[in-house]
Amino acid sequence: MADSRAPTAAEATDPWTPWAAAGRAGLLDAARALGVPCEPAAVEAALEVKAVPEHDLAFPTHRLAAAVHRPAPELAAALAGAIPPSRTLPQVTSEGAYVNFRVDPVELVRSTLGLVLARGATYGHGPRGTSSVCVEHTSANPTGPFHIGRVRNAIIGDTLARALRASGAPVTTQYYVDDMGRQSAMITWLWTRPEADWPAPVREASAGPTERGGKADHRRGRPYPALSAYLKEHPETAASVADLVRRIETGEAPPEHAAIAREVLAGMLASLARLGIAFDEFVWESQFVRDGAVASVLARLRAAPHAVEEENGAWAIEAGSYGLPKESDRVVFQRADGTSLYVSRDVAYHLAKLGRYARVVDVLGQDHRLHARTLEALLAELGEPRRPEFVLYQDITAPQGGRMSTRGGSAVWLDDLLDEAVERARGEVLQRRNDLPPDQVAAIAEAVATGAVRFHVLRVAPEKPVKFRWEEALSFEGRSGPFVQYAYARASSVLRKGEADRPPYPFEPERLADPEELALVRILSRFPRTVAYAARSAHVHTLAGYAHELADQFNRFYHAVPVLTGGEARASRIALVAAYRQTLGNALGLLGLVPLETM
RNA sequence: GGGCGCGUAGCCUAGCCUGGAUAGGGCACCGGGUUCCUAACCCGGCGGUCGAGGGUUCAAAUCCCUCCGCGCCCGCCA
Repeated sequence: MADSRAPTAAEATDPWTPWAAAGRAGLLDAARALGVPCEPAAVEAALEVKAVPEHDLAFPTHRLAAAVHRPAPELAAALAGAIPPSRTLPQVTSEGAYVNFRVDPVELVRSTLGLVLARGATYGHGPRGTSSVCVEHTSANPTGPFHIGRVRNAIIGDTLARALRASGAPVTTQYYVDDMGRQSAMITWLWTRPEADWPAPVREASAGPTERGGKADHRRGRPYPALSAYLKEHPETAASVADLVRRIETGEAPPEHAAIAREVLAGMLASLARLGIAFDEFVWESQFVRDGAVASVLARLRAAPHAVEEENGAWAIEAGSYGLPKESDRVVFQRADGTSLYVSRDVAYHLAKLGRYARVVDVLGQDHRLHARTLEALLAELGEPRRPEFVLYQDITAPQGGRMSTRGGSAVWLDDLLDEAVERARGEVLQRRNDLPPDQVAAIAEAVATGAVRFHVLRVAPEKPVKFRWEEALSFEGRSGPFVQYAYARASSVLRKGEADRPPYPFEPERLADPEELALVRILSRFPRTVAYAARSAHVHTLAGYAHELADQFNRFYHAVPVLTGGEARASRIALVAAYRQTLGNALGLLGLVPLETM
């Protein structure tokens, strides 16, 4: 009697919930009637929501058949025969070893479109939860412009935060700003003295006109590679920088230090803002030194079970038991001079996060894998039972292979990529449209360009290694951001011309019976499951795949079925287009792509 | 050397967690489509020993083992 259950919160968000419940109930009843022992959990796990016309729900009977020593096809046929067709699931058949259910397409259309149009911008979102999540991502040192190798972190992290929010969790995004290390000290070391006093090679490398109107990340970061190279050859200068590092840790940093870091960071954030990426909070590493948290961590670690003092006064944890590589069976957490290391400060940061949030997620390049393990080992050593969750991605490598390096000239600046993308996008717009004012052309070009870049990063699973190639990153066709945005703009145009660009959208579900219409509805119906999976698994690339699949099917529908000249079906088709545009718009929102009304 | 990740058509990629029906897409290439809601589109074709081998299973791209190739990491750096 699945039909008479009270709807749950999930039912109000996922159109498939009632059907899946009915399918499970039917299978369990049939198994009982046939005397086949069958665990509800087993049915729940095996029953698949396929949402394809041939079998909306499918149940493979192989496992069950093996348990009762009967041939699977025979069991499938028996089960299918024992499940009476209902209004909810009017067709139950067996095919080979499968029991297949088909839903009434009219009901599928009715409930899906009804749900999408009723929920609007929240279609696909889960029930509001209270379990807070902190997502830390990007966290690049404020020492110069973003390059492409790093931007994958920001795009994945931002999208994950969006997906988690949609799933119902209260999310806080954090950017951890490293203002304590040698790298930010180098920038301060340079910019707190007159350029005339800079080492000659560094001065020469920074000569010439200021780039990008003096954008701080480019201006302040320009001498960085030259200084880095210079320090390798000149120990006396390196010692001077090292002295600055120590002064920063002991709170004697020059007053300009924080201001310079802030200025560079602002430049970097301006680039990210073009991609729709912003942060709720910035956490400065120095804060944990200032407020005593680091000192407390060091003291607790020195008293920890596996703490050892080295001959020269440094302190370490014997970490062999934590599964770390044999070579690093000791994790040094305090230098001989008593100062802290990055990982110790990171422990203080993570203790603060774990105290404040139910879930702590860190988006990290896989080159930080060992650091993550070390961090876990130190948390364990402190008796902290909770752990952050790590989302690891592979760095994007240079076109000729190898890591993108600022020094080797193989780095591609994010700003250059975006500018090039905008230039190409403008060309594409002007090729098709001569009726738009320049500012609208510019706005479309910017949205298309940033959409292309975001989608290009998001279409691939994070653990996959990616080589940066201009032609691929700037693709506007096929499986791309602009393809999806275009399919949104088309729907917008239809609704505009139909003078139906606002609700309500009355529809008669039985009028939407074309295979292309039903295929579109089926994809719409899967959106809530897709969002939930992306948030749960952190596999945000599945959202990109979904958006492309949805847009692709809309294009097929669009070519096959006239909407505005649809006669009796016109209103219902307009409703379908509206539901589609709503869903795709919601998906674009999760992906961080700008939905364009026209392009 | 050890650890982690990756290997699917000429190129890129989904599916791998949780084994299940004919391995889905895209680019490129070939052939079609616009008196009709935007052709950044659609339709058709071409192209696959799922790195190799073994194992588990009624069933393996998916799980296990071995090997090969590529990338990253193995600091009292961050």
